This record gives sequence, C-alpha cells and structure tokens, in this order.
Amino acid sequence: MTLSTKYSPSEVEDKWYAKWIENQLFKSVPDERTPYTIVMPPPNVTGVLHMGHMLNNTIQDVLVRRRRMMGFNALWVPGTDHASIATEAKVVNLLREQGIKKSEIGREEFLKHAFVWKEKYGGIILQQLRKLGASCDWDRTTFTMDDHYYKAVVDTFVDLYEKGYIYRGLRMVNWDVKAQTAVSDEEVIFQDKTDKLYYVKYVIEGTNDYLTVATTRPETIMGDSGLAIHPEDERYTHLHGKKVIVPLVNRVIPIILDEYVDREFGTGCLKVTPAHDKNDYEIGLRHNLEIIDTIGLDGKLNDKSPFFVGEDREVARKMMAKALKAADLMEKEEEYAHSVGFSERTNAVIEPKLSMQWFLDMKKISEPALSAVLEGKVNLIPEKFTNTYRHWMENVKDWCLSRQLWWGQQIPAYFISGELKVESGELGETSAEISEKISENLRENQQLFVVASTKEEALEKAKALTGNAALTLADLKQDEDVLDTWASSWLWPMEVFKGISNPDNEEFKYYYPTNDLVTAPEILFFWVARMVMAGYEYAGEKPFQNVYLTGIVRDKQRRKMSKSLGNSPDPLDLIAVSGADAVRMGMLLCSPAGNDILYDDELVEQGRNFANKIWNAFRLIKGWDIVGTGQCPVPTMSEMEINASEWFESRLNEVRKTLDTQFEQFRLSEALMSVYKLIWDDFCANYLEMMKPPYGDPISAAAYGKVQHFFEELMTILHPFMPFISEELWQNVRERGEKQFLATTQYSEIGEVNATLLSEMQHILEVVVAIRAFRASKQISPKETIELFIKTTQEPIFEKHKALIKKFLNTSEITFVSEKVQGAGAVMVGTDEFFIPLKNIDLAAEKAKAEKEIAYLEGFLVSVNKKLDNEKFVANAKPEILEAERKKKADAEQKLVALREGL
RNA sequence: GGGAGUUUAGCUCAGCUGGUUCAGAGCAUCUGCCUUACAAGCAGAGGGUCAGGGGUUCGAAUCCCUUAACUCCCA
Repeated sequence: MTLSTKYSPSEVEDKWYAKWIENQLFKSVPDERTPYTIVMPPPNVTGVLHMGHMLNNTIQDVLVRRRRMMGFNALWVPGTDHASIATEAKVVNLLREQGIKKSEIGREEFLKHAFVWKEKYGGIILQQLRKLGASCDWDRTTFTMDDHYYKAVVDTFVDLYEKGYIYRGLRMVNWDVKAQTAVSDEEVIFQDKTDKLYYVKYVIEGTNDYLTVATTRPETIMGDSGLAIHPEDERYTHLHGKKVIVPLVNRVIPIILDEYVDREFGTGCLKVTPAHDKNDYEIGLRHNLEIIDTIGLDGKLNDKSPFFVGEDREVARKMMAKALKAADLMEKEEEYAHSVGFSERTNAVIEPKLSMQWFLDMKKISEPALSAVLEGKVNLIPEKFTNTYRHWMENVKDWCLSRQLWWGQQIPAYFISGELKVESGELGETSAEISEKISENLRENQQLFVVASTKEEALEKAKALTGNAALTLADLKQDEDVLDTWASSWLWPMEVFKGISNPDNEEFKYYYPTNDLVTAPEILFFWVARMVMAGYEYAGEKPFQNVYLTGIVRDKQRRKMSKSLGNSPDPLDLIAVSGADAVRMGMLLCSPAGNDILYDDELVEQGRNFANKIWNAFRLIKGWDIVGTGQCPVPTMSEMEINASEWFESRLNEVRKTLDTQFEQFRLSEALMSVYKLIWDDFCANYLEMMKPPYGDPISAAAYGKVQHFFEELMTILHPFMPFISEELWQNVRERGEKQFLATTQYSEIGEVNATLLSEMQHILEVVVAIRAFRASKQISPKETIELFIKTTQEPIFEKHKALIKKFLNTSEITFVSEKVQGAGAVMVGTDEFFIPLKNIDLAAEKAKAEKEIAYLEGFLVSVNKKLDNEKFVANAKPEILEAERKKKADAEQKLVALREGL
C-alpha cells in the first residue's frame, strides 16, 4: 500500500459522518447511565453558518464527544429559532419582489408564505453544521414554533398573566419604522454618525429677546411642549417662570427647571418633546407637560403637525431647517458627531415612540436567577461575567414582550369587543391625563379583555367576566401582536424535552437540568439570564450547570467579522479546502474562554499541518514489517523498546490526568495544546524515533503491538477535537468490525504515572538536546558518528538508556569516566559532564565559554547565599523552599568546581 | 457620567493562595539540513527591566495605591 505523503480530509470526512449517522451513534434515549446534556443555542432559522457558529459549535461538539467517550449518556439537542423580526423581514422582502404586499394578503395568508419559506430555506445552518462534524441527535431537532412549543409559549404567557406578572402599559419604545415594530434595547445598535446641530431661536414671550436651543432634530419642534434649563444655570436665572414661543408653530410653552439638563451641551437650553425622546418623556412626566405626537408609526409627520404632514422625518428635518432659516429663526448650524440608534434587523434609525405594549414585571421572577449565579448553582465561565450579570440583574428593567409582527406566537389576549389600543396621546392632553386615561383603560380592560390559551377558553372566561352568556366567538378579537422571540427561546432547555407542555414526562426528568451551555456573552442577559428565570419559575430548577461564554471571532485587526467589511471567510470554503478537523483545531487553539479570537488563516494551517503530522505517523507505522506473527517465535522487545514504552505509557497517563483538570476548568485551548504536544513531541519526535527499526528491518510483533496500542489511545483523546482524522486512522490502525466506531469507544481507565521514570527520561532527553546543540555548533553532520564520554554520579540511568542515547546521538561508543577528558569538547547538563573528542578544538573559545558560565554561577551563588544568610528568610520561608535554595547552592557549587577544574 | 475588565517575547495566550537554576507555550523569526513517515518536515538558536511610577515584604509578574492606554457593559 502506498499512501500519499499528504493527508486529504475531503475523502474522509463525508464518509465517516454518513456512517456515524447511519449507525445512530449520536442518538440518545434515557437509560441507567448518567446523562450529559447540551442544548444548542438555536440559530436563526434565516441564518447561514458564520465563523461565530463554527467556534461555538466546535466547542459544544468537543464537550459532548468527550463525555460520550467517558461513558455518559451524551445528548446534544439541535434546533432553530423562528427569529420573528429577521425572518418576517426576509419573507416581506421576498413577497415584495413578487409584488405582494403583506397588508393586502392578511395574517393567515402571510403565515402560509412564511412557513413555505421556512421549509425551503430555514435551517440551512443545521445542514452546514454536519460538515463541521456536529454530533447532535438530529431526530430531536426542535423549532421554536413547533406545535408543542407554540402552545408552551402561549400557556406560559397565560400563566404569567394570571400570576400578575404581566401588564399592559404605555411606554417609550424603540420603534423600528421599517419593520413596523418595537424592538428591545438590545436590538438597537448605536453607531457614530455625523449630523447637523441646529441652533434655533425661541422668542421669549412678550419680549424681543430669544433663547437659543441646539437640536439635531428640528422636525420635532412641532411636538415641543417645554423648554428646560438647569435650575442653577446663572445665565438664565432671570427667565425662571417665563414662557417661550415655539418657532414657526407659535405655541406658547413654559420654561421649566430640570437638573437633567447638561449645562455644557449646546447653549444649556433643552427643548422638551415628550412624545419623541425617552429623556424628554421623563422630564415631561415630572413637569406635567403636554405630549404632542407628531410622527406616525411610519416615520412620517402626521396630522398633529401643523405642516409637512406626510413627509418623512428625515425630509421634514431639512424642510424645517430651511423654513427656520427663511424666518430668521436659525442662528447657525454646525457639523455634529453623535451616536444614533439603528435597528439591528432593518438598519433603520430608531424612532422613540410611545405605544401600548405588554410587559413582564421582572422584579419577582429575576430574584432566584440572580442568587443561582451568586451562590454558584450556575457557573459562568469565565468567572468575570458574574459581576456583569449581577449588575444587570440588580438593575433589571421590565421586559417588553410584544412585537408588532405576525411571525411568532400571537399574544393570547382577546378583546371582548371593539378596538382598545391606545397608540398615543391626543393633541392637548397632558401626560398626567394620559396616564390617568391608561389606568382607567387598564381598569376597564379587566372587563374588556381576557387572557386564555385558546379562543374557546377565552370565550368562557369572557362570559364569566361580563356575565353575558350570549357572547360568541365573533365578539372576541385576539391581540394582533406576537411575542418577542426571547419569550420563546427562554423556555428552550425545558421545551426541547416538552418540559413545559408536558412537565411530568420521563425525558424531561432524565435530561433536565442540562449540563453545559455554550453561548456568546452578548446574549448573557436577554437569553441566558431569562432561561435561568424560566427554569426556576417552571421547573423549580436551574436550566444548566455551566455557561461557557465564548469570545467574538474577529479578524487580525480586531474588527468584527461582517458581511459589509467582507473580512469573514466562508466557513464551508475553509472546510472544503483544509478539512473540518483543521478548522476546528485552528479555532480552538487560540480561544480561551471569554477571549475574542483573532481569526487568521495561519490558525487553520496549523491545524492542517497537525493533521498531516498524524497522518505521516500513521504511514510510518503502517509501513513496518512485523516479525513474530503466525508460526515464527515471538521475539521479545529490546530493553530500549521496553524502556521507551514504559516511559510513553507514563507520559500518556500524565497528560490524560492533566486533560481531566483542563476540561473541568473549560480550558479547552490548553487541553488541545496538551494533546498537540503529546502527539507531536512525545509520540512522534521521541517515542516513534525510539521504536523505529533501522531502515528495512522489521519490528517485533510485541513492540508493534505497543506502538499500535498507543496510537489508538492517542486517537481516542484526539477524537473530540479532530473527530474525522482520528476515526479514519483508528479504523485503519487495526481491523475493526462493521459496527465499531471510535466515536462511541469508551476511554480506558487512566493508569499509573511513574514519576521517577518520567524525570529520568526528561534528563536523558535534555542531554540529547544539549549534545545535538553542541554538534550543530561544531557543524558535525548528523551522519558523522561521535565518541561520547560521560562523567556522572548517576551512571545507572545512563547505562539503562545507553541504546537510546546511541540511537539519538549517533555515537560510536559511550564510555563512563571519572575524570575530565582532555582535548575534547565539553557539555554540562545539571551536574553531569559530557566530553566529545574533536579533531581540532578551539581551546580559547572553550575557555571563554567556561569562564562565562563561571561568572554567571558565581553571581547566582551570591544571590542564593544572600537569601540563605538572611535570618528572616530562613525563619519565614516554608521548609520545602528553604530546602530548594540549599540544593541550588550545592548544585551551583559542584558545577563551579567542575568548571574550574576544566580551565 | 457609573461599573467591570485587560495591559507578560513580533503575534495569540499560560503563569492557582507572593518563593524551585535570574518568566513558560504555540505560532512567527533566524541558522543548518531534501537524514527513505512527514520540507504541511527535521535539528538547533535568538527574543521579555512582566504598561509607567510608588508602596507592603526577607522576597512581587503575582498583594496594595497611583498614572496611562485599550476593551466591554450600563446610563
């Protein structure tokens, strides 16, 4: 068999993934074993695989594969999120291309289109994850709008409402004019933008004087209902209690005093437009100002505005500026850089808008979620996120649950008759009047709407509420809005096991709480924290034990990967070129928990090189002729082979122990590095070189068996990181049955670590390196044999490993001496001395080298002696440290003696 | 403005409760090698006053204070 010197992953990866699936290796059903469960953060149904998914899912796969091999009943549940805003936007766009308007076809028809779209394009990402090697139980793939899931979300809403946690309220929301919905604070992205800052004149009533107000939004002037100054601003003390005239509109509004005003900003005068700015709304409430809503839901000026009706806010802004200039009410305008909120989904500038929404009171429900993390029932990894988490949870704001969309779970509130929505205040109403009206409505609403899981139940409730038995379904009108997507995904760890819709089922009891969650810190609050809340509220138990927060994948210049920058490689291309194993390894090697990873092609290259190294180790082993099989007498192993194998076994066990602790602490990149070095340095560079028979010679069956065994062991510990190449080589390193797979092979017990043997070999290998360096410095070719004299106090060790030294250093002869050898180059390792006879030795250079070493050691001795002569050190230092210092001293002294002798 | 975090070799990071031969790894760099497993490789080598300053201590990358730069979260 001739094998290429290069490993080609593409031939291998698809083959094994298909076999794993065909044999249902990733399927899990409850049994007597301990479960290990991960639920995948469900990607958007609209999504395509990007580098962030790659990192995140690689980590999950590593964790779950390892547990599977540790004998746990390992389960990784995949799924997708319906992502209301993002998906609805895609469907709307698609329909628009076909000339169909959402409003024309109506809700039912629209949802049909949406589902068709979802079936066709949704979940591509899950297909792509297979390329990465994701070992999910695909039969359990869940969608947040599956029937049972939909019902769970609706029932939860009803339950929370009945518990009094949900209320309706008029709030300033972030309005996305493009998507026609409110979006959460987290979905607003602030970006720096340069706009104009307009300085507008507000004439003081009854005078010719005016105040200048700086604003970026002159189109909201029509909604002004006050002008605020700081109470301690001496420039304006004389104006307290006065009134000003709104430019062009000619409405008279009061000057109010509020400490919110930043005296440094602009002129220190702030126009207050309660309907169109969050802070202004608050000020308006404090001062009982009018709320004049002049901008409609579409972002265009409405008929409450005296002019520019029907113009878009951006257009109206320019028109207003022009009109102000024409009326000589504009003092000046200047360039102004500020940060503006954009919708994450549609990129539209967010319009603060007052509207009626459903809210969840977070106070009560968030308490257990906070203490769970503080008490360590749920661990955040890395720990530093605990602070951020606490800070957020202690200042948690109520959750706006409603979204003005159709794609999602429709809010199960039924209005008994007529339209009750209060969009905003009427012209001329004060905020106090509006608040009063709202609470009136809420009181009224007690009779006017009911919340129920189904329309039929709602009807019963409505009848009971109104005492009107004649009510029919036609008298009920369900709220048009859907719930925020997070109001479905917060149930994810439970409802993937139907833990909400059928709480007593066996699967839920078995798999819940799950073990680890791997996600991005960006969604710590609006997803992770809420899952913990839901977990305690509905299962009385945390949803997971550990939350591993990954970093963000950036490019080399620390820029986020983004489509517009074009700095993100296509993960599938990467896999096609370098193989999934290489990509996985590249991503993992440089991603300690919580740190951003700076993606670079070099990382994947390192993965590819590693795969190739392993491949070539395999080729070497496969190429050996074996004697001792069949009829032939079984030759025993040589002493070197025995020593080498005992050493490697200890080394393997040592690393496996290290791996256990590294995994416990989620130090995955370190764990992978341990495996990397074990394979490359210990196995390939050392062990295989020790075991390798001279060219053309066969290897004994016994020795071969050892090598084969260790190679298999290495494949098992490599497998979670690089599942494909490890499976491929494990399958081929010896005969396997049809149904045997590395992916489901169980780890062996970790054996003993012989520390003496390890340090012994370490010393020998150090000697090898030192003498190789000596050879290199003297330009002695590796082919040239050397004679070696050893002066040591530990002769038995060198005697034991004589064959190894000979092989590694290409020595002709090894002789032990008790005196320094004249006319030879000298090398010192620890207190052992080595002499290599040379034809022409540069005595001066050797002498200079020795003197340099002596000078260093003398200096070193001074510092050690300083410590040992210090009474406080001797009195305070721990005994083992004292002991170590004394040994340093003795060793240095001994070395000095040897060096001085040499001179 | 409030809070948190980071700053260790050219790059990315380790370095636990202060103490082994004057700080480690991988990558990158340099030198020499196409030595029949692997040039996607082998054998070596160089590289850091641990951000600056001060303090505590017999002893500080590690603890405290301070300055600076950067990052994130909240307002």
